[in-house]
Amino acid sequence: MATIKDVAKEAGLAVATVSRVLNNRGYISDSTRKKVYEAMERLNYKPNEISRSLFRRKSNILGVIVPRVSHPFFSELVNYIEFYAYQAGYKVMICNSYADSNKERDYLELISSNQVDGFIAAIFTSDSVDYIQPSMPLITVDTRITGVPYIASDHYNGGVMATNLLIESGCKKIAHISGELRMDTLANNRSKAFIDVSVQKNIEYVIEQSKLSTFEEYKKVAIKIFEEHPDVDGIFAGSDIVAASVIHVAGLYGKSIPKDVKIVGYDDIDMAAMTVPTVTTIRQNIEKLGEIAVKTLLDKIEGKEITIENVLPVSLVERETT
Amino acid sequence: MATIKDVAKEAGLAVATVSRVLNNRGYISDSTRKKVYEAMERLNYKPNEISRSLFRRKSNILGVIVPRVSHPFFSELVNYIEFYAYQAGYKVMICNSYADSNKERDYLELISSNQVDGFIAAIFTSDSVDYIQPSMPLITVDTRITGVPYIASDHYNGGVMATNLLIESGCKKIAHISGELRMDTLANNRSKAFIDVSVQKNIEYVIEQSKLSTFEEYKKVAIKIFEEHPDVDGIFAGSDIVAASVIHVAGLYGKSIPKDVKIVGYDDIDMAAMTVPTVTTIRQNIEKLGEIAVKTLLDKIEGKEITIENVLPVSLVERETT
DNA sequence: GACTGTGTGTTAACCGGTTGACACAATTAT
DNA sequence: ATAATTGTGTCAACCGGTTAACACACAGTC
Repeated sequence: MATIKDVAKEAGLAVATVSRVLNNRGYISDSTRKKVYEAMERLNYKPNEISRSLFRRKSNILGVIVPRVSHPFFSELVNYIEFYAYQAGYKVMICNSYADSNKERDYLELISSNQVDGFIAAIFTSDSVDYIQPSMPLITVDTRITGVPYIASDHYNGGVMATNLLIESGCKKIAHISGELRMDTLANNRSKAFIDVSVQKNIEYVIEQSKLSTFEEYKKVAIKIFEEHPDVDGIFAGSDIVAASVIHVAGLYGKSIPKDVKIVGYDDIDMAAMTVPTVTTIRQNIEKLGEIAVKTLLDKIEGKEITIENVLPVSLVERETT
Repeated sequence: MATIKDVAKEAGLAVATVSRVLNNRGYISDSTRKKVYEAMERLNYKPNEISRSLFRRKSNILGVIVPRVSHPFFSELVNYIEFYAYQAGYKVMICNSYADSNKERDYLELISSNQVDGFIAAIFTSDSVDYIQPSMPLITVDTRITGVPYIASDHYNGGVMATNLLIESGCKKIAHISGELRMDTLANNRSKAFIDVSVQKNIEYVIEQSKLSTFEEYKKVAIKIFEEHPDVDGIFAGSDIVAASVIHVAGLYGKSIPKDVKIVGYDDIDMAAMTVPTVTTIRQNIEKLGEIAVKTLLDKIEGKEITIENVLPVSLVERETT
């Protein structure tokens, strides 16, 4: 690997001059600028970014922590985060936490060890929450920690829209498959809304909890509902994947969708349009979520003033399950 | 941020001693080891990894280049890559290339600039292929470049199994929705196999190409087949997502699955089990792919002998579309 | 002729670690 | 008593860049 010294020698110039060219500072004549570029070309020189990072105390790497990237919602989020980070000259490092607090901690410490300039983090175990301080260059997704900026969709409103749609479509008894309600995540606001609207409109309802899991596990939860509450005629699924599992289970019980049972999903991941029937769902603007997450984090890193709460609107996408 | 000097001062020891403790070398008494750890604790010291990287000429970061992480196959691959990389003490940086050669190049140059120790890269534009040299710490997925190690599923065999299944199930005219065949990727071997088997068994067949795209685009391709070849009774979809689009389009044309038309997908991503009907597919062992990719890359980085060709078996997963 | 702006070189310090060489002391083994 | 082992310190060099300070040369301006 050629170093800046090699380039200086090759170009017949001083190291400082080469560095000036590289960093566009001070006075440089066109002729020496050209000499430097030609020498770099000949030696195939690329500045050692590690060394630059050391000096600048900045790696230009952003970290992203998600439960797992293979989950469609998170993979899309990560996708957009990389997109916007790249535009701003940052790379992105990923972490599947698997909700393991040790792994979350391990990655969060990359901030202290200067490997990353900041984190965008989705879902935290309480251990990690304790570790996080408002001064850290970090923003969360769907998690509210005092003093730490976050981004989230307007899940409460999403829950309201979903529940209202079921009720307005004539459902008499509605069910909701939620996430783990003991976790204090903003995503659970959709479940709060479900309850609030149900109570307010005086409609019979049931809730089943399920942690972030697999399709087969979700099916079990759906089966439980169909077994214990055969009269349920509307289901607000906590995610589109859950909705897909409900579609399957409804088939098992010979229920026709949307005639016998109506279903509303959540997220509007690509898959929502791929099932048969296609799922009516609450759309999160994942691209915008990613964009704002990156922008807010970079602002925080640069010490700018930032808004702590970033709540994005959701929208109803009506398809065939209602 | 505390530095190693601060720790040394706090512990009343020399910097070299602290460094010895940190790196487990030379003789260290239990008492000083303890002093160092306590001082680190008090100062909340984390060694600056950038600095270590500089000295060691090693960042312990692996890069992954995929067309886009939001694609289910790649998100699962990335998921497992991160899993195995973490176990080996490496972090992973991601790149969505969007098949843009400039972006691919940009990331590949992180190797020269020492930001990453190596790359696992899926799909390359020809520009990138020209840039790559066998000496680079890089392995490809589904792409064969002379001298560069690669991993891939046994796509030819996958194509054989899929095609045979359709034929053995009684299909008289089969269609295949392939990727871009002008690209010389190993994934296209499934299409070669489709043709070979069709010719060999003397069965009528058609092929439609489609680049890596969206569900809606795939539907158009499927529609083209149903319009131009209404007598097709078996379809080998190039991926599970394509299979899902075929299911939709079959519905549009009033064809019953698997009675009127049988479908075989490819990949066995989670979604294959979520559609109605569930899709029979050729399963790629994505976890193994990720594991071997990481292992091979690390071996290459460490200068060990490695096998250039890593072809993993695929398997047939029969579900409801056949 | 003094002043200002432009262009380049030299030198040294710094970012935050790691390492080898060497010195010296205290134990322990032979 | 001597040698070997263990434990720690000092010092300097190094990884590959960046930067500030200062010196010097040359051009153009007033």
